[in-house]
Amino acid sequence: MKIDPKSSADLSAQIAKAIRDSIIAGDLIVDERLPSEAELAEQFDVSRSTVREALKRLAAQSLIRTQRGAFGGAFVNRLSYPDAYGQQITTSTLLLSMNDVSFDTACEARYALERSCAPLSAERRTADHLATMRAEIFRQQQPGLTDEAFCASDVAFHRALVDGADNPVLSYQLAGAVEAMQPLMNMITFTARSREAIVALHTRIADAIEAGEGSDACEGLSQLERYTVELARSVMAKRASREAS
Amino acid sequence: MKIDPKSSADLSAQIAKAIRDSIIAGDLIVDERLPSEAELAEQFDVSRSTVREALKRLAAQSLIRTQRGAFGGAFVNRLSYPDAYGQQITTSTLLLSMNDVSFDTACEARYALERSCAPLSAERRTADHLATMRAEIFRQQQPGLTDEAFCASDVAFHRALVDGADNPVLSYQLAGAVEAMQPLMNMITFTARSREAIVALHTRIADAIEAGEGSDACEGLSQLERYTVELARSVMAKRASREAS
DNA sequence: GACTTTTAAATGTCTGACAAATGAATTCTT
DNA sequence: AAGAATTCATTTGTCAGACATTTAAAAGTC
Repeated sequence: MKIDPKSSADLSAQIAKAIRDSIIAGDLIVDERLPSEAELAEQFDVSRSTVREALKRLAAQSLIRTQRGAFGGAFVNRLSYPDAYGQQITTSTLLLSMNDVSFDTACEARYALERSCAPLSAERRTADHLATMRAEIFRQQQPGLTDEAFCASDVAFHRALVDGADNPVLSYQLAGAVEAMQPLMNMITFTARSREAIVALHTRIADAIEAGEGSDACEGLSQLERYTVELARSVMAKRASREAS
Repeated sequence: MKIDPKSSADLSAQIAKAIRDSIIAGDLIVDERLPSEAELAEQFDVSRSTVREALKRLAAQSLIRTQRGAFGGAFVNRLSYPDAYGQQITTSTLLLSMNDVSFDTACEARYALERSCAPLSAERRTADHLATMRAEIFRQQQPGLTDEAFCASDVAFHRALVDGADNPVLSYQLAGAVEAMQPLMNMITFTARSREAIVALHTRIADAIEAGEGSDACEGLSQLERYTVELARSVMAKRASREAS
């Protein structure tokens, strides 16, 4: 594990990269303890503060965890699904919010990905997944529900659909796509009529999943996508005309 | 922007979280300059080193960039697609390598996601995307190609297919799924016969994309998935029997 | 043997210093 | 006066050393 003394990059960034590469290459395995900060400082011939900055970089990516006290130190972290979910969601959310991605583009991506889960979910979903979907549909019909709560329930519904595919890698990939859409969805005001339409489509999708009809579920998702895009468009138009007046 | 003095978490982690939340909430906008390290240290009532560790955490997530010199400082970074790709790939690769995800599971996720792009790609792909796909198929037929180069070409082929959908959000999501599979794919030895079969399927997929037949491309991808899983299984079996002897 | 105390090792934090970079302001040159 | 060179202030990058805090092992005590 060496760093290039000629490089112009920050030492802490170089050290972080060296350690990160070792982890990715498998030279450092999960739960292995890194040398102490003092030892690393000596190895890389830098000060302890520089080593610490490098370690904080790795900690930010959940690549290591640290523990204080004797026999503590920095340990290679097993990247858990929840950790990966979290980073995926943060990255996706920022990507959407900072790059003026259009609602249509984000929506298209989300529903395309979700359709890829539908056939698997129709085949494998457990009673639990189905029950969650039904429960969220029920919740969505409650009159007092705020728009935010409606959106959150929407996410939970789709989440159950995705998780029904029983493929953790798919669930992880989809987490970003579905959750990152929520801020965009929250900008929409859901009228009683639009909620009714969405609930009807959700019901249709849940029915298809229950019946094991993947292609039917896909069709329902496509209709939901079209309806959502339409809804967003009319909300934007209304907002624009209100601002013009 | 405040931190909780009662929290047991590291100060630098708390400060990083506070700033990160401000960025996500939009209180700090792209290219906005953060206060200098000395000012932040005063604001949060901590030392400069602690602030620096917090900033390094944010830099590791590409949330900020720093510039030295007068009028330098830390600036909120626009999370670019390449940055997001990179993080996505790192995270996905580690997730797969550290959690003994089975080849079948990863493969299923990858091809399910890819099939979600196929119909869009069949509709929208440019001549460029198609040319890339054809060129990679040609490359895959060269006899001297190493297994690694074959895999890399495979990734490039699928990448072109995905990019043909002309949806950057989809491309970003898929980057992780496709690239993270490469280490797993690299474990497979490709015989002349298996390469031939893969090239035939790639050709079929490219033909379908060229003809605008999305469902045909999906069918080709499904066959490719089945073939890949089969191939991996036989390679593993062969390896197991060799080790037993 | 069970409980308490000590101790050593490690990370977390602080202070103060200097190096290096960088753009603005200033001074010098022509 | 215009342009070039220099100075200067500001900010990040790095270093050294100190102390606080946490933690588990080791030693001591009953």
